[in-house]
Amino acid sequence: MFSIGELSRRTKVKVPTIRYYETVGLLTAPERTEGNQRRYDQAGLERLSFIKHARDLGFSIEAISSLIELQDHPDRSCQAATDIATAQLSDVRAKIKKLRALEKELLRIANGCDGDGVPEDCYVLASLANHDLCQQEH
Amino acid sequence: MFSIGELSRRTKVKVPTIRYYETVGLLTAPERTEGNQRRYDQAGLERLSFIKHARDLGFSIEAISSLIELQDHPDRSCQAATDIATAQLSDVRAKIKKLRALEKELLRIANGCDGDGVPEDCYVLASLANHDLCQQEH
DNA sequence: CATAGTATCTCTAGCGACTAGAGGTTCAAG
DNA sequence: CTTGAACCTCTAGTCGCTAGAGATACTATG
Repeated sequence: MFSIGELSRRTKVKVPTIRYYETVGLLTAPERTEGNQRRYDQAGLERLSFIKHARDLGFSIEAISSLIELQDHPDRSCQAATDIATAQLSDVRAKIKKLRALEKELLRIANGCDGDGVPEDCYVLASLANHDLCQQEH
Repeated sequence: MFSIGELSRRTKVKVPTIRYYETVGLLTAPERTEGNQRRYDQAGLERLSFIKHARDLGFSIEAISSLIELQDHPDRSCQAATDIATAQLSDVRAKIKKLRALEKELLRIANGCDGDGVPEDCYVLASLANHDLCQQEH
């Protein structure tokens, strides 16, 4: 049995964030001491580690809730969990695609202007003002 | 002179968002009709187009404010604008890098489990529970 | 056993960048 | 002149936390 601070140290999740996860139902309320302080056990540690890992991978709180529900109900198929992970993968890929386009465009914009001259001639500002100068969609 | 709805249609920025930009100082308050409705001119359209384009490229409201200030004060050097664009480029690149690592990991996780079996054996859930299974940092 | 200092508690408010809704007014077409 | 769409302001909600206030509890040392 350990305190919220200890749990925070072990999982690298900040204390207020742990309490936040409890309020939104991601973590079940743990036992309390006489003095009303939270005391966690191994199960609590494992669940928070799971959440942390999933958050690091960009899963939403909602998606994580679904995954936890699947953990807690082993009678349901694994397909649902795979679906969630696959959806997350598509999401990540879509973001990458969009960012790569932005990267190209920003590179062009940032390099077009060598930093000399006054803003009225600045390529950065001109490019932002006029979408037609862009080389691709975004 | 045209209404906020017309401006919205032309720029593809939603009406409440336009009003929001005004409250946070990105757009200067336009003229009003007798009946208190906003009326925009060409200058307003151009400024909003600039903002829209910059937002699409991921610039923050704050960064856009700085860029607009540079537009309005042509006596300042273009270097500042280039710096902002370059910072945005670094930001985008950092995000891409992180997402690519996530993509790899998610691909591994999502493919590890073929969807058969119950959650207690599910590779998705096992991978999320145990960070040690991961192939790289994230 | 007293005290000091850290950790914890709850509660509320704030962040960015909008979005949604209520309840009321104005505009433009017929 | 009436209808209905578009507009107005205001407040509150979204997501995933983060920060702060003010009060209480735990723990280590004298």
